[in-house]
Amino acid sequence: MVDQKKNATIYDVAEKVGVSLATVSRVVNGNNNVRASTREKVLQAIDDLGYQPNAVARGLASKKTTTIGVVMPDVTNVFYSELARGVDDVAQMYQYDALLTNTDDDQNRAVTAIKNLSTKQVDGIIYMGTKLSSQVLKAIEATNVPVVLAGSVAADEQLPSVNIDYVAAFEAVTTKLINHGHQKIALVLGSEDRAIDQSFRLVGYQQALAKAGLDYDKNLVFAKARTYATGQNQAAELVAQGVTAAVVYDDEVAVSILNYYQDHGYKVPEDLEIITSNNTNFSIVSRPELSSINQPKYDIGAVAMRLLTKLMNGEKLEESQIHLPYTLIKRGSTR
Amino acid sequence: MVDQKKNATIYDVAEKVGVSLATVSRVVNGNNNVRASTREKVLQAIDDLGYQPNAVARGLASKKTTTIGVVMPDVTNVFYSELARGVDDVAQMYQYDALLTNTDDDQNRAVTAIKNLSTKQVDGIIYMGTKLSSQVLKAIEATNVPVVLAGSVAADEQLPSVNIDYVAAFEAVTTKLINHGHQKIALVLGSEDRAIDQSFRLVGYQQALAKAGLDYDKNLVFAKARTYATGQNQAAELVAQGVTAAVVYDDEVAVSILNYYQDHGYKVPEDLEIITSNNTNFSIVSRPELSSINQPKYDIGAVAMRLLTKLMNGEKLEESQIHLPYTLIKRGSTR
DNA sequence: GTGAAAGCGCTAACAT
DNA sequence: ATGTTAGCGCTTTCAC
Repeated sequence: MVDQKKNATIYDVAEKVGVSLATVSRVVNGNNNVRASTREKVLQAIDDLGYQPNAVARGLASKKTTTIGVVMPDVTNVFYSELARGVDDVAQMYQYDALLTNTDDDQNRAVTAIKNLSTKQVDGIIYMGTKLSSQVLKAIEATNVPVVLAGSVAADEQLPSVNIDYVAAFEAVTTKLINHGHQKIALVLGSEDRAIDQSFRLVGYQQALAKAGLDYDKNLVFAKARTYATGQNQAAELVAQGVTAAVVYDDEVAVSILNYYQDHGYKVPEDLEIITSNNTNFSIVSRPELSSINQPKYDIGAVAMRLLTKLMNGEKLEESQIHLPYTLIKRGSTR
Repeated sequence: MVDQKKNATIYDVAEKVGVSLATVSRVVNGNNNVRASTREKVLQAIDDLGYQPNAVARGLASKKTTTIGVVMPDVTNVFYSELARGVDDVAQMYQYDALLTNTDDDQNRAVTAIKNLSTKQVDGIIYMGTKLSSQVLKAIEATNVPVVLAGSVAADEQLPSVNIDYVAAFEAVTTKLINHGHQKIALVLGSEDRAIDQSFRLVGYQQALAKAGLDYDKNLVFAKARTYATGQNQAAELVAQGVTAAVVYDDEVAVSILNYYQDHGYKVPEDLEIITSNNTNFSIVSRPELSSINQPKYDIGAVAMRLLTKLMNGEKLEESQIHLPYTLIKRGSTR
């Protein structure tokens, strides 16, 4: 008793109504060149037969799959999952589905993912990540489909992207700390080779220092932690360097550092002022709560997807490097 | 100067080598019925032309898309995103791609998502969620593709699923609290109508009470919080009821309650012992850290996907209701 | 307004 | 070992 009810095809519908495939296709696709009365009949038959167009066949014939690819480091990271949520919501709004791939920010996996998506004939790709190697760039070009970067920055802004102005944001928070009288301000980054860290966050930090007439000290820049666990070791290094303030690129790492200090008898913000950058729930869970740069994560994803829909429609972008506004949220971890 | 390099087709390759489509198809698909020498030539041509099989055409011809659908409440929720990561990792391992849809646990959206996935001819579906209405069940049946539930429970176990034994886990933690001498133990759930809450968590809680000879008090069961923010209000109710211990279904809500108590001058675990259930990073970020049921979230997703691959291969499952082991992690929020 | 027919790029018998 | 030939289910000219 296997359920063998084969899916009805457009042909079945056409036959039942006594019209041609073309007519059925027209009503399915909302083409107006169909007499109202026959449209009715077709619709009725579609309903009777439970006909659902086969998207694969459609994709083959029309060369549009109404599917996009999302290449991201890790769904498990709240920062990225919020971007993804923004992407998915507007994708659904425009009737696109999203094929999601985790790369752990590994460039080889990203290349594989992009090629694979290309194979599946996605109509466009949203790329998230902190790196963008030349191989990835090459893979992107090879796809021939529009790609927009979300929450990622290519050092050489050639691809459409949506972000906040990381340079300005990091300069702003660093300046705030400088104004509080700090001399040894740590900058905690995620890597020593990613554009977002080196060409943006670090630059903002350095600009603040320069404008205040402070020397840049390489020893105050850290880049060893990406998780709560490794944040503990990173924190120990900050203590060793005797920093009195810190700007941190990631919330989990920031909470880790905050906890480390307090667990070791230091007071926050008295002994350490700390500012984080993603304003995820981690920043309100800690005690004291963490001051943070507030990036419109969801919106970054949403706007990126919106751009992509335009690109997929063949529209030109008036503006392809979009900076969404960020804000600074003051909480207990700073004075 | 538009990049008009049309993608090479299998036909181009065949022509270049001077063989038929079929031969090319064979080497692409690893069919052994090809002389080594011609295989070489074909491979060479594929390389020269940069030929990549069109997965859509393939899907249409073979009726297999090597794509699965993942229907989940919200990627942004760490519990689900970890499940999704497990799913995606084994999916990649088996060369499947995942089409992801957020439903916010809305049954109508779930139905729409399932129908849509069906339209896209996915080979299988992983469903996550706390509810499973009859409409959703109906939509699932209608797809004719295998579906496995991950981290979800249908009250009437008819679909393959992988979970932990929620009843046992909740009974265990409740018993622990009872053994600490508590009389008023709160149970904080996410809903008053979901199977996972009512038919599993609540049942485990009640069993513990019953075995200890304690009366069940409906006023100690709460179900109003799903976020950190709403957790604050929920916490106020716990205080009002004068509970001295609590079992909480979600980490963010648990942290919220923990913080509320401490922010209002109560001591944890002295005035409130609290145990949470997902052991996400939220449980180690708080001070004190939260004792927790430890669910193998990633594994639940991974195993569910593994089951699905079997089902998609037409294999029978020896066991379709899988309970992965859980553990109890003791931290500072309990004595 | 509607139909006929040619593909889209591939797989899968079936021949040879 | 290799080729031929139908489709897969749909869109899309081009006629009428």
